[in-house]
Amino acid sequence: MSKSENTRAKITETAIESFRERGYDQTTIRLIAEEAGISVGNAYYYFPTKNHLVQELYLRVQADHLARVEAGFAATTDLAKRLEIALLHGLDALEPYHDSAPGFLAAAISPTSAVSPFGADAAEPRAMAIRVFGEVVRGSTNTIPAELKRELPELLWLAYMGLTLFWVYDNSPGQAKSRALAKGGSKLFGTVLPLARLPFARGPLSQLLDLIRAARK
Amino acid sequence: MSKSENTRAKITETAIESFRERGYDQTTIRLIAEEAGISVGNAYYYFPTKNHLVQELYLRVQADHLARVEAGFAATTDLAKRLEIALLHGLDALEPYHDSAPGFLAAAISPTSAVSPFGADAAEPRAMAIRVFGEVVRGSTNTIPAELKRELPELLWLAYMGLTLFWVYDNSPGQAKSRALAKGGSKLFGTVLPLARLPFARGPLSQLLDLIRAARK
DNA sequence: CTCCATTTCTGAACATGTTCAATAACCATT
DNA sequence: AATGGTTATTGAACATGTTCAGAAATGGAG
Repeated sequence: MSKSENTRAKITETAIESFRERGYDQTTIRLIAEEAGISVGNAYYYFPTKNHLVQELYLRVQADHLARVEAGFAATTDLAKRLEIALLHGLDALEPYHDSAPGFLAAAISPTSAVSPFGADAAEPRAMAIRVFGEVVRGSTNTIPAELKRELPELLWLAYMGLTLFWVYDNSPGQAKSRALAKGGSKLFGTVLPLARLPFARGPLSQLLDLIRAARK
Repeated sequence: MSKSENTRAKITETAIESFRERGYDQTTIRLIAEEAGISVGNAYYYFPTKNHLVQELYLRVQADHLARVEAGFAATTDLAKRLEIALLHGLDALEPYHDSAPGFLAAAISPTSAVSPFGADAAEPRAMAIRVFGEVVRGSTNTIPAELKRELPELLWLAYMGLTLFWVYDNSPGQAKSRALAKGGSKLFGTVLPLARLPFARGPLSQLLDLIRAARK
C-alpha cells in the first residue's frame, strides 16, 4: 500500500468510525484530521467535501446490505419473500446510523451532493444498489409480465428509498413500524402482482410503464 | 403594527425576496440583516435558525398554491382532473425556486427539521397542505370506497411530495417531465380507482389501508 | 548522488450559521 | 417625571466547512 493510499485509507476509516460513534454533525473535519494524525488541509486533498466522506460510509453500508442479503436469498424463490428479505436486511444494515440519520439524509439529499442517490455523481453506487433488487427479481420463480419485469428492479429500489425515508423519521422502538411496513408492503406486493396478468390490468399496466419510461428519459 | 411586528415583517420580507432572487445558499443571514437594516443578532431574536426563515417562504408558497388551486377547482368534479389541477398548480407555485431547489430541499429535510414536511414541528403547515388534497377529494363526484376516501387526501399529498422530489431533480426544460408525470399519474389514478370497487380488489385494498393505519400510528 | 517536477501535506485564513453578554429602547407604575 | 422591569437590539466571538499559498516529501532522469 503506497503512502498515498495509506493516508486515504486512514482518513476513510477514521471518518466512518466517527460517523458511526458520533453521528454526522458531531463528526468534524478537524476531529477526523486529528484522529487520523493529519492536517485539515490534507483531508481535503483526498476528499473534496465532507459529503464525499459520507459517500464512503454509504458504500460500506451498501456492501453490508449486499452481504446480508445474499445469505437470505438462498432461502426462497418467492418474489414477495425475497423482497421482504431485501428490505429488512437493508434496514438492518442502516440500523447503527438511525440516531443521526436526519443529518446524513440532509447531506445525501441535495443533488449537487456527490452522495445523492438520485444525482448523476452516484450513478455507479446507485446501479449497485439497484442490483440487489435485480437479484430479488432474477432469483424468483413468479411469472411476471416481461415488460414489467424489466422495470421492476428499479421500481423496487425506489420503494426501498421510500421505506428508508420513512425509517429516518420512524421513532418507534427498534423502528418497528418501518419493519412492519416492509413486511406488509412486501406481502401486499405479493398479492397484487398476480393481478397484473388479468386482462383488464393490461391498460393500466402499460400506462404505468409508459409513465415510468417517460419520466426516466 | 407594533415595532416588534414591524421588524419581524421586514426580516421576513427581505429573506423571502432574497431567497427568490439569490436562492438558498447565496442568502446569508448577514445579507438579510444588512438589507433589512438590522443587526445579525436581531434576526436571531425573531428566528431561531435560517431554516425558520425558509419556513416563512414555505408558507408563502403554500398559500400561493391554495390560491391557484381554488380557481381551477370550480372547473370540474372529476377526481382525476382535480388531482391534476392540484399537482400542476403545485408545480407552478414552486417554479420560481427550482434553480435553488436542492438547497431548500436539504434545509427542509434537516435534522432540527422545523421545516421538514414530515417532522412533528410542521404539523399545522402539513395539515394545511393536505387540506388542498382534501378539497380535491371532497369536491369530486366519483364514487370511492368510504374507508379509502378517508385516507385519500393524505395519500395524494404523499404522492405530491414524491412528485416534488422528482421535480427537484428534474432538469428537463420547464420541468416538462415533472408536468408529464403529474398528468400521466393523475390519469392513471383515474383509470385505476374504479377497479377498487371490483370484488377481488377488496382484499388488497383493506390490506393497504391496514398498512397505512399501522404506519401512521 | 543531484536536480527538479510532481505529489503530498501544512496551517493559517475565510465565509457563514449561531450564541451571548452587554446595551438601548420601551412602557407601565408611582 | 422618575423608576424599574421587560422587550428589543447590538456586535463581537465561536464552531465548522472549505480554500489556498506555500513547504515538505517523493521519485525518476541524468
